[in-house]
Amino acid sequence: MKFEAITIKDIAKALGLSISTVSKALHGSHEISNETKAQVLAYAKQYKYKPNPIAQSLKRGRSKSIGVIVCNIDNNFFSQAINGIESVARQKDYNVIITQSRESYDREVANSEHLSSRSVDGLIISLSAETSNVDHLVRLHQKGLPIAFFDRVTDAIATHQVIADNYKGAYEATRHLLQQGFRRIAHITSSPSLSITTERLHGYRQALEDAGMQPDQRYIKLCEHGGMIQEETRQALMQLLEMPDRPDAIFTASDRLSTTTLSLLRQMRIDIPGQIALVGFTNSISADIFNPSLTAVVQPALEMGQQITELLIQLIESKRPVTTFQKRILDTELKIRDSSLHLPRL
Amino acid sequence: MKFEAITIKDIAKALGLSISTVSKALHGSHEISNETKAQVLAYAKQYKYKPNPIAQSLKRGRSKSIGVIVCNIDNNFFSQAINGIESVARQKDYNVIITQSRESYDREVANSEHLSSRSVDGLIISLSAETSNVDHLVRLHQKGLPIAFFDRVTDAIATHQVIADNYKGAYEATRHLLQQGFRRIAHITSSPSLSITTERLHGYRQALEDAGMQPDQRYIKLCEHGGMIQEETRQALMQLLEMPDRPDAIFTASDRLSTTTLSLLRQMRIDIPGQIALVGFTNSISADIFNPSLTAVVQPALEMGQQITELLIQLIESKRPVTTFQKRILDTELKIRDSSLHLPRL
DNA sequence: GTGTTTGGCGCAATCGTTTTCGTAAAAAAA
DNA sequence: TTTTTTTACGAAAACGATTGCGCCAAACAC
Repeated sequence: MKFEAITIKDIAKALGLSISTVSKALHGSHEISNETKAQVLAYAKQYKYKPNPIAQSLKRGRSKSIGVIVCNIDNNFFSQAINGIESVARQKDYNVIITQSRESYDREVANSEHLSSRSVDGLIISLSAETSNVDHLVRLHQKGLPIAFFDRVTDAIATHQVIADNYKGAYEATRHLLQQGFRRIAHITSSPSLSITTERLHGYRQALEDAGMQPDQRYIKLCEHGGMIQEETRQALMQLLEMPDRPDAIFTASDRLSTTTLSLLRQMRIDIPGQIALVGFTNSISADIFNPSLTAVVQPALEMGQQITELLIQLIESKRPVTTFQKRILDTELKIRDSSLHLPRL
Repeated sequence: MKFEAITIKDIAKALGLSISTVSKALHGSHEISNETKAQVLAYAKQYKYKPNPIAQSLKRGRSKSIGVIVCNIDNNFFSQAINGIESVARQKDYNVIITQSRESYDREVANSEHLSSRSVDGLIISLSAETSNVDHLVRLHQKGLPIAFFDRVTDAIATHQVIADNYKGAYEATRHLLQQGFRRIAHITSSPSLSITTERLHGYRQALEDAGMQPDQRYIKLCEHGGMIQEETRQALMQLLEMPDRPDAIFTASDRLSTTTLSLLRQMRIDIPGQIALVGFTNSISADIFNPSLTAVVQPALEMGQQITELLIQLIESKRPVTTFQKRILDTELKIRDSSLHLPRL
């Protein structure tokens, strides 16, 4: 079964013209008389001629498609970002091919190679939690493939980046907990190799220090798999809960960590925020119907997707090699809800 | 900036062979001596030769990619389904191009035409809420483009379908509410043109009738935009709440309607399930941390995505025209949580 | 009337691959 | 030795579109 479309050759035959004449007519070349142009255009319109993009890609050496690698699409942050990517790409007539690394280094490598061999014109990437080495991307980049990073970025490749203000987001979240009167504030975060981890960790630490407190390493839990493995998150949480001076608040550093932590605490029948308060990075559209509603650091995911796509397309379409790169840092928003309220002591 | 890869021609030149010999060697043709094959293969491996998929597509007339049109990806049902689609597609070496209709008929038409002109080999579709006419798809199908439907299907095109057992899911949800002692059970659902709407409505009605009750049209609210427009859902809900014999339970028919309804009820400070119980179709991974945790009809989204992709690829790769089609109906699961508990009257 | 310009179009190469067909040399059969 | 078969390879067309170049005829200049 296959899909037969009308080609330039069909038009040429039907009108008794040569293939090149038709092609030029369709492109409005001055070499072709208005008469012939009109004739060709009319015929093309009538039979709904659409140039075969595959043939065009082959000829032009560009496929008008961009590849995207994120860890996961069933996560509101990334699905919103993808909405942004798609909207800009479509508007500029690029196709988007989405792939998921599921936080696995191996899948990220496989996807990047697969996409580049599928001749995407460029790549948009948010690194996987397992990725600490970006040689696979360096290779592609050196061969001339435009790459742009968002969210989880690396400085090992000189290119555009779009991130949220992770430092400030984390700082504000932590300061908010401090202002609410919490003192033993734990932080559950992802793999230390991720840019977002270090930035958020930094914001968290700085807020504590600015409040005259000494960040305590025991209160910081790293989850290498970024919440993809629930057991890992559970253990991190258990370690916190079993401490003699157990935290009175937790700041979680990602969407999945936030929902997983909330879910686990509820399963353990731990009252939030009564026994432990919770603030998390999350773009979940349901954060206000969680139990309790979840105080969240919200990233401008849609805008991030839009901007990184614009930057990538600039890179792709640039005639001359680009040598100066942008690092855009977009503002986050702290949405205060019930999970971080300091209840009066009973 | 462009990405230069090694071609078959480069290999030919380097080894002093002809292009066709190299091609045949790479394909293991019997026409080529083992010696030459080994030489070519070694060279190809060393220089990481990858056939240019665009050239292959042009030659073969197939692009090894499939298009997907869903209303939305930031919705756990669809993102899970896409996970299923991707996993099967990737395993069979197909690319997946995902697009969103956002419940708009116009965008669905535009996307389907764009995808077909981008020479996808086939299309997987879940219809938009606004779509009542599928002529745009009929046209493509008649031209020979393989199409397969999941979730929101149509019988206007003879092809494979994969759906959840919407009738049974709705029946069980309604029966559950009845068993809990609720009597005035309302139903908020999507556009009546959608298959899922009629099937779920049917299950809802039948459950009431089997309990000796007469379905009351006033308790059934249709949202043409399937929850994409919050105001529409709000009005439907308000109409229910303002009825003299206001419902004591609501059964919502889709992911977005469920979360929106829950959110609205909470904003109005209506106690769930005390004043109104709630059961919804949803695949939200956070349903158990909602407030209250949400009793849900869960669809096997991943499996649905996998199965429809297998069926589509069968269609694409079939040598002879396929004349018998499958309609697979997968089981749903009712997850009972707090939102539907009948509390003792105070 | 000869020479030059220009308008309008077609030829053919090209992108990278696949595939049919032809052919030279080597091997086998006569 | 001659004929046939086999082996191993190359030439070329094709997929659909783009584009530089060449060509013919009409229009113009002189």
